[in-house]
Amino acid sequence: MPDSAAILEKLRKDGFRLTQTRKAVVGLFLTGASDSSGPAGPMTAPELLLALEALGVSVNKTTVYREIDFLMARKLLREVHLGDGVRRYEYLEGGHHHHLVCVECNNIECFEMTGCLKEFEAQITSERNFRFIKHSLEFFGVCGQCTVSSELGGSEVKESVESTL
Amino acid sequence: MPDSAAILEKLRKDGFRLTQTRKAVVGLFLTGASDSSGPAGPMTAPELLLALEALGVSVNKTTVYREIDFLMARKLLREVHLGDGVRRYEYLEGGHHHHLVCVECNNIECFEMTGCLKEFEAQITSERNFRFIKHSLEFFGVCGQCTVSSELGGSEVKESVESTL
DNA sequence: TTATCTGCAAAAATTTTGCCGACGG
DNA sequence: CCGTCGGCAAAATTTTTGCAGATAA
Repeated sequence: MPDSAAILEKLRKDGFRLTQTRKAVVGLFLTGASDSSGPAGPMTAPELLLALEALGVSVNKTTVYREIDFLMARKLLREVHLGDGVRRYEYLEGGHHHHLVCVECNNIECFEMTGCLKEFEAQITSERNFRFIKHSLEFFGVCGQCTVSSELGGSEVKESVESTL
Repeated sequence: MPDSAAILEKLRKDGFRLTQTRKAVVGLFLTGASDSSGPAGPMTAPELLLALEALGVSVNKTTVYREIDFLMARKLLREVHLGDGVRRYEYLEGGHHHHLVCVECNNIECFEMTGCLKEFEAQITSERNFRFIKHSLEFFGVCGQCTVSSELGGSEVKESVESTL
């Protein structure tokens, strides 16, 4: 996990301002709410707005969208799609990873997977000259925790993330 | 490619109505605009509305959303995310496939890929009891056609699909 | 000082809901 | 005839834009 300060410093060197909002947003995406509470995973724009308010940083929704655009343009964030058609964003951790989404508790874990996708891409590239830029891969299912809970008392069925089979 | 008629017949047997709109929507998702023109790939709700109008079927946007919901509930459609945060839908061809998206010409190809993902899922399941329900995998890049065009005169740069690295 | 950033208001785009009338089977 | 379906209007969400004022460096 890179340092939030390092990222901010780089931005400052590139001539951008280190406003309260920007520092808070970078902090939230890097480490979750620094005073605990908040989520560290992918967030929607409205969620980010709430997280900022919870942190005591009062901002306008317009600013939130603009800050997301700004960080996306600097490739510090990436958009994540978790099957429900809602745009989420997360810190693009230098590298590349995928998600394991529990459709019961909505917990999201990140992991890496290199081998077979690269091989596939190499094959398609040589076959038909397709230049790969990026890919997205997300898995959906029920985590061990939730499986156990539902085997016990499990009555409350949570909203399940639809689509993207 | 299953027959549009077979799907409609199944719906009718299950007690649903075969309205003009429904027939047209199923037709569009299965074969693209039957009189050529239209796209056969994933469509957004507004795009579906336009396609229907182009086909001479005049419908309200509400109806389009409801018809998509209906077909999603019957698992005839699935939601597709192509990295731009827009919800698209496509016919769930009995089976499962992935997409190869050209960010230049926006052409979308479908393909299957079984092996390595299944292996990965089996491994995670045995390691931590995660029950996999589904996954989504999309590749983004520049197709052979577009690479050639841009090597020649290529001046017009098209909007590129952002995010989801 | 000055370019970056912010808030506000307004609009655009997407999606959902309720109600009543229309229509398929 | 009955229950499904469709249209219309209105609202809720999410996202974008213009402009004028505030601020970091």
